[in-house]
Amino acid sequence: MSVTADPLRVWLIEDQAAFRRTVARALSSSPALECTAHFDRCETALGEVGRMRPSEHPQVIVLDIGLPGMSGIEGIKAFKQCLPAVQILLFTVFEDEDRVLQAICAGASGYLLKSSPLREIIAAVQEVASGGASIHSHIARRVLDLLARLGQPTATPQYGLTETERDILKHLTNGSSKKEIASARDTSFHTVSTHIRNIYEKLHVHTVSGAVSKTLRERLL
Amino acid sequence: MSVTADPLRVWLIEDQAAFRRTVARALSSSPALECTAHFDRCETALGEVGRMRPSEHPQVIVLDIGLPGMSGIEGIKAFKQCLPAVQILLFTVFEDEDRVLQAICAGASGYLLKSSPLREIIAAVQEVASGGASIHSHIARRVLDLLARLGQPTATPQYGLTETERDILKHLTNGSSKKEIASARDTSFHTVSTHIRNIYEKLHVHTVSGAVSKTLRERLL
DNA sequence: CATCGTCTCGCATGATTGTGCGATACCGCG
DNA sequence: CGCGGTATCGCACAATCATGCGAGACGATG
Repeated sequence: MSVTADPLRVWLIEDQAAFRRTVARALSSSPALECTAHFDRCETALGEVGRMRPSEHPQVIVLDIGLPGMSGIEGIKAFKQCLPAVQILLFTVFEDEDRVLQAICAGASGYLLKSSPLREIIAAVQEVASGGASIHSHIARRVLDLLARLGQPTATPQYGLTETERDILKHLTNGSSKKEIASARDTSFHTVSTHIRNIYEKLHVHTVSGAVSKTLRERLL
Repeated sequence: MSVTADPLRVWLIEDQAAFRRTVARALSSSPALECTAHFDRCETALGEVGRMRPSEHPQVIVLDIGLPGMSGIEGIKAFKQCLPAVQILLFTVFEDEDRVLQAICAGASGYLLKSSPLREIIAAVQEVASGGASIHSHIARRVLDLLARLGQPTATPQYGLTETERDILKHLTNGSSKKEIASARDTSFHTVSTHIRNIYEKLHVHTVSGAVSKTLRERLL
């Protein structure tokens, strides 16, 4: 690879101004990269895309997943639409696995911890630009598990859900209320309530909609 | 984490005898690992599983993907069946992406190049045992792309849903409450309530779970 | 037999929903 | 200029839900 190649054009979208400037400077400090613009929200960046020549379009976008206004997930889809060749790197804090998974399904090519050392961030941008992916190993694992489940419809018990819990979950995904479930299973309302409570804990959600959503998205039943 | 914890029991399955012994020795050289057995083919290893106490079962299997007899892919399925908790690391040469993808769909948790330094192999085993995954970035990228393709559905039936309604539905499928949606959209709680009410009518449901379920099942978004 | 996980049931309270019944305002269209 | 569709906002009340706390019964497992 030539050392005189044009540097990669990178955009950074991150709402915390101080942090954004730090990272932008770090990116540009690498001779192989140039942070040609940075924004505090997707909307601004998307508006800018239309105003510039294609030769100025970014090749990589580093995108905070937790932005005000348009979410990172929607942002990915929007960018992918107007810049089909762009590579998108997520920028996020730890413990946000579900959103990261959704983002990956939306087309992100990598995942970066905000707490990463700057040199790792630079390395990740280059990795992604060269056709690789940059993912934290625990996220990678969840991606693999998800894929394994999609690849093999074989019902694998997930999240340690009990038979009873799965049955109740099934009712929930049909839109039933606790009361209806109790009568369908011929048990007490309180019992159903307890089971749902345990389901919430195992699935890390705290609403019916969250449980239903996770169940259907991850093919838990 | 204790330094006196029992070492991880690792099996190695690889048909090239010299290389197998080298790697086995390297694995056991780490105090955290112990290569308790190594085989030249899956069949032998599978037979051994039945003959031993569960406490001697391996926690991680490092498996060559290109084996004589039973293929690595079949091997993964067989091991996963008789040792549900086992973690499987693929061991392979470069340029074998398609088979690696198949293997991942079969349940492998990681991927290792035979040309990797021994210290990386040890690290990968530990990574996988602790719930992570170990994947080369180019494989990771193909996995991500595959997932993105699966995640992107097709043209869909609508129910005459408005743009606003679809947006609110999206929030609902993320498990958000009305209050959260209102603040995310920067509007009144009552407005959100009204929209949801209209969504219910259009989708013929009367609970959040019903709406979420219908949305995800029929790929409404 | 002691412990653990599961299923069962209960109560109480505050938060959230579902729904009926309004109202104002903007916009496109005939 | 009316009219329909959409988006906005409001109130009120019953139903439902989320969650903390507690507890008895049963089977499996060590």
